[in-house]
Amino acid sequence: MATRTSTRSTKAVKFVDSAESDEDEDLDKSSVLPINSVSKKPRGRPPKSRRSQPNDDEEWDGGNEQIDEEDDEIHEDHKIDIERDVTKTMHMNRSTDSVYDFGETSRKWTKSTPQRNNIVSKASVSDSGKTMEKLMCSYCNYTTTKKYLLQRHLKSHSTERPHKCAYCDRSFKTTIQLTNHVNTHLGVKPFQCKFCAFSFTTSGELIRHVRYKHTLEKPHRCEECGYATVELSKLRRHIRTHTGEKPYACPHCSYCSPDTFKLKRHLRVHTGERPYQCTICNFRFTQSNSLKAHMLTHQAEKPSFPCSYCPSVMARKSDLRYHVSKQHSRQSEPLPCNKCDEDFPDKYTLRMHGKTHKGQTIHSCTNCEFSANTSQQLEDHMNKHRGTRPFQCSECGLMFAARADLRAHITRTHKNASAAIVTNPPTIGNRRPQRRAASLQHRYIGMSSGPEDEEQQHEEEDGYHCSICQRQFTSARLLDRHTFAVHEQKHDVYDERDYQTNEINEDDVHDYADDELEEKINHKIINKNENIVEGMEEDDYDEEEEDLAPHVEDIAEGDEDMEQIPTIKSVSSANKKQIGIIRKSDDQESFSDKRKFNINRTTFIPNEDEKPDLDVFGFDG
DNA sequence: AACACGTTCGCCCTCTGCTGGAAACCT
DNA sequence: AAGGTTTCCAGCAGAGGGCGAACGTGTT
Ligand SMILES: [Zn+2]
Ligand SMILES: [Zn+2]
Ligand SMILES: [Zn+2]
Ligand SMILES: [Zn+2]
Ligand SMILES: [Zn+2]
Repeated sequence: MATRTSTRSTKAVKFVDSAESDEDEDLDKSSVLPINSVSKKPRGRPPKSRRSQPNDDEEWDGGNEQIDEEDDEIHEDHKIDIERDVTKTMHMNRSTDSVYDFGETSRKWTKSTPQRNNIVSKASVSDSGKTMEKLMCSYCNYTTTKKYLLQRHLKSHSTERPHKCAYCDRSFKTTIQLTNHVNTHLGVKPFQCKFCAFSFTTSGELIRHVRYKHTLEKPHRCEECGYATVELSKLRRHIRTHTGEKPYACPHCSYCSPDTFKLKRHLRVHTGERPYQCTICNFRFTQSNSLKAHMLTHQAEKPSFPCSYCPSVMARKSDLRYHVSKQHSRQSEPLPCNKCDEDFPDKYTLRMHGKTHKGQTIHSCTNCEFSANTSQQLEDHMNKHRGTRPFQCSECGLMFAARADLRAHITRTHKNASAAIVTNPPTIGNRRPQRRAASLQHRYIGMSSGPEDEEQQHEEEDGYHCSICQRQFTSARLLDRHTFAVHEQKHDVYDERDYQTNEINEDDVHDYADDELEEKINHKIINKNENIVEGMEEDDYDEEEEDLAPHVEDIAEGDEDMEQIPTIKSVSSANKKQIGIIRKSDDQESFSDKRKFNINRTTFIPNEDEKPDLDVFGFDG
């Protein structure tokens, strides 16, 4: 029996029985997901009635076929005669396996047991003193005083679908349902949003749209953290983040997902499916955002996250955070210089100091302040300025600017192969000719099920594991970064400028980030960011969070939308976080209407229409 | 019957942030 | 030249937004 340990889902709660089994072969076939076919189903509710599932959103419908088939068979045998149900007291001695006997497993019925065997006509006295009949459904606990309502209600227990679609083979219980359905065939969308150009097939869709996009009314609120949402299903999904409930188990590994979307996405690591392809280099990705991030590597203008303490510029927020923690956080022990007896509080200042000890070097670069001990080193360095990569790996074709790097590549990547250094005539402009994406492709050749499959690494005894969350890592460096990223949000950052002996004139403080701005930034974008920041309360500034918003946004050249007042949608996520749109579990207020309005003030032009009014959905009788 | 509207199931998308590992850089 | 460190990038999971469609029920 394979003992599978998951490094990622330690708190996974499995609700799928089959997932408890260690033998994949023994999995209940009805709950096994088809590995290669994540079938595309028609949207909307399926034609057949089905049992309730434990969750309401992102339902995984694999494995329900059986149930549905059973239902159908039984339905054939037990058609309800609605007319008789209503007009007479009915005595149907239905067997316990009747299709109507779905109460016990269905959420809907768990609270009270419906009256089964008859339609009860209770005498009750109405306000007017007139005796009214209280009619009860014999299949559920529905009651009404109106006969026609009960009659209509009984349709919900029936399988009769007299209204057939002329365009497909579906049929419906009511004409309204049919009409709506036919409209989907015809593209008729009678419900037009009065705030925008969208229109919808049903009124419900319009109402929901208006709440999402225009009134921002969110009727469903999490009592635990204040998160609010338009749809109940979204609240239910959200609550799983508190409970840790993960009902959807991967049949191929120990991963468990809280919803079907993540499971479906996860399954790609087993199927090897890569639906997102780069149009420039043809490399494929499993997730859309991986492609999006990749496209930046083809782009000349990349988002930049400049460090506020030194001239370094990172391409990613998390890298900047790591950089700051590594380079600028005060060490527990001062770092001594090994050439003199000075010591320094952080790595960066030590390194800068180290440069002052540099002796005379003969070979210095004319383009920058680099200097080398040998002419060959300088020659390799110059390749960087020229953009040439003369050193090619004979094994995989990867090209390098410096022979040392190729050598390192060979020892790292082709340990056992007989790779050799090939020196190519210098080629110009070959910036990172086949890094990453292209060069990674060979890793998957012949691996039917992708990289993750072989894993379940026999956790080396000498692995590095986090003392806080127990997670294992393959190197000290990765553990280090993990600790910074996950467990140490705050650092004691050493800012050299704070310790200069001379009095510092505010204006003299050099903000490296500003250099970046001056050089690269489109003023429109800056203004946009500034606007948002202006909307913040003083207190909202988190010192540690410094400047984590990218200074160059990933916006196509000549984007016409730039002149517009940014909408919530166009606020970068980093900024959203700063102004509190994104959930903060410790800040209930961020969801209050007051707060919401603050957001509107800085990102939206508030107007009267913001307030939900009675006619907001535009139904005019 | 038509309307209004809440509910439910389902699909897909984006944004975010951490991780693994290789290239690039530095000493 | 070699080895260590930093940066870069793909991989991938968490969380939430938005919509399509059907169903059910009270009201008109
Ligand atoms: Zn149809
Ligand atoms: Zn919550
Ligand atoms: Zn899996
Ligand atoms: Zn590409
Ligand atoms: Zn140079």
